[in-house]
Amino acid sequence: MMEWEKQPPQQAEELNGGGGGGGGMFVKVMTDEQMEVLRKQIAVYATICEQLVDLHKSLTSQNDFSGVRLGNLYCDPLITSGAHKITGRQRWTPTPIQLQILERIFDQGNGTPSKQKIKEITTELSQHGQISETNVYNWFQNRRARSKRKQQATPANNGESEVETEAESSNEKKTKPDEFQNLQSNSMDLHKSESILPTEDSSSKLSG
Amino acid sequence: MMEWEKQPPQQAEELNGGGGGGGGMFVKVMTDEQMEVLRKQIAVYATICEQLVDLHKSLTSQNDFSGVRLGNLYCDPLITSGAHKITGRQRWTPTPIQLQILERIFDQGNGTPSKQKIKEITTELSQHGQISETNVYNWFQNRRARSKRKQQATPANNGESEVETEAESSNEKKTKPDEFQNLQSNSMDLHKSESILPTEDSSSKLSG
DNA sequence: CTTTTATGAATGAAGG
DNA sequence: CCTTCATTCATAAAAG
Repeated sequence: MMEWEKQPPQQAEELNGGGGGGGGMFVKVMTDEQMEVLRKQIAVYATICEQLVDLHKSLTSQNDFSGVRLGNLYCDPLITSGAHKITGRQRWTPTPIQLQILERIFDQGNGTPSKQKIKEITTELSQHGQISETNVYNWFQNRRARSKRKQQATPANNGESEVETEAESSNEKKTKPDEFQNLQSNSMDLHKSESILPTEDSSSKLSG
Repeated sequence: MMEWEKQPPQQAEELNGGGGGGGGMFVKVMTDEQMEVLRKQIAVYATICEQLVDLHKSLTSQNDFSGVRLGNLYCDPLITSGAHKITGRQRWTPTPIQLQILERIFDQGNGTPSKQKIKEITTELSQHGQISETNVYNWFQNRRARSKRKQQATPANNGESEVETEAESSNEKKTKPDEFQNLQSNSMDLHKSESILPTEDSSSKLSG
């Protein structure tokens, strides 16, 4: 039993830091050390990205990439140029920008997207890629349904214990993935990690 | 965005074991939402890095930028060392017993597994290993879809059932040449999200 | 260790 | 709105 827990010894290796308490088993919480590891990794990524972006801009000082869209992996010029309806992506895929806007709107007026609003949003998103009102409509419907399912699927709260874990009222997923779109922007603010990874200063705000 | 409270690593191990204790101290667990956010965040960084490194290599093939040398020294050491230790399990894997039960149920009521039925099945399978309703739901969905595809892929050479054109989608992806412009086109294939953040399957131990 | 496969999970779209 | 389907993505497991 517990086949899923049977991990190869390669992956089950102990961390170099000592484990922090030495529980011996994997729990769902992140210890300080794990948090630090995560933070370091993200910091590493941020550093790499900054350096590479800088280098990239230096190299491409003559070639402007602003006109190229990163998120457009499906409708890239390959298909539109010479391709002859080989595969044709039937399914709309929101670009990172569109997704960002959609999530923002979703966060604002939780649910109940008016038909008129749909039109506006569609027009707005049209500036960032091909999209239709149906897409927007479906997206909101799915988003809402998905959020609700997530709620009931993640009760994570323990029985009678009055868990005060999060005083969050909004359970819906507030994922705002910083899409790589900003890569081409000059405001390469790669320190987005602080939005999810609390530092020593920003921590302990809920402590009673 | 919610703030997390820093909690000593010693208390971390008590999270999973505890439960009904109405102590008053609450551990800081990462919810599925948070985990997903983190995972996506890092995946974004990884994607950026991958793209930029690729671009960088393409560009440096003609220009000597040895001075910069931000090619590969950064990623490996930290990532490979500390990443895998956090990763417990990323994907639910049904135990043979669970699989057997699932297949039996699938054979009985082909398709249309009601939500209520899902709960029952989940409870049933919980006796044989960790599992969640989502897992059961996905399993049935995949099972059904796969069966249907199997049939149309291998028509039991029955009667005049004409095998319609199988819209094979084997294209795109790496179709593009090494042109650096493809950097932003379809380099999304890289699966760097495996670095540290597991895909939480929202498994809870609520019973009854 | 690398590549391939099998399959769990995510998501856009359709039906009711 | 809620449920269901179809397609695609990502990853554990298997094959080499």
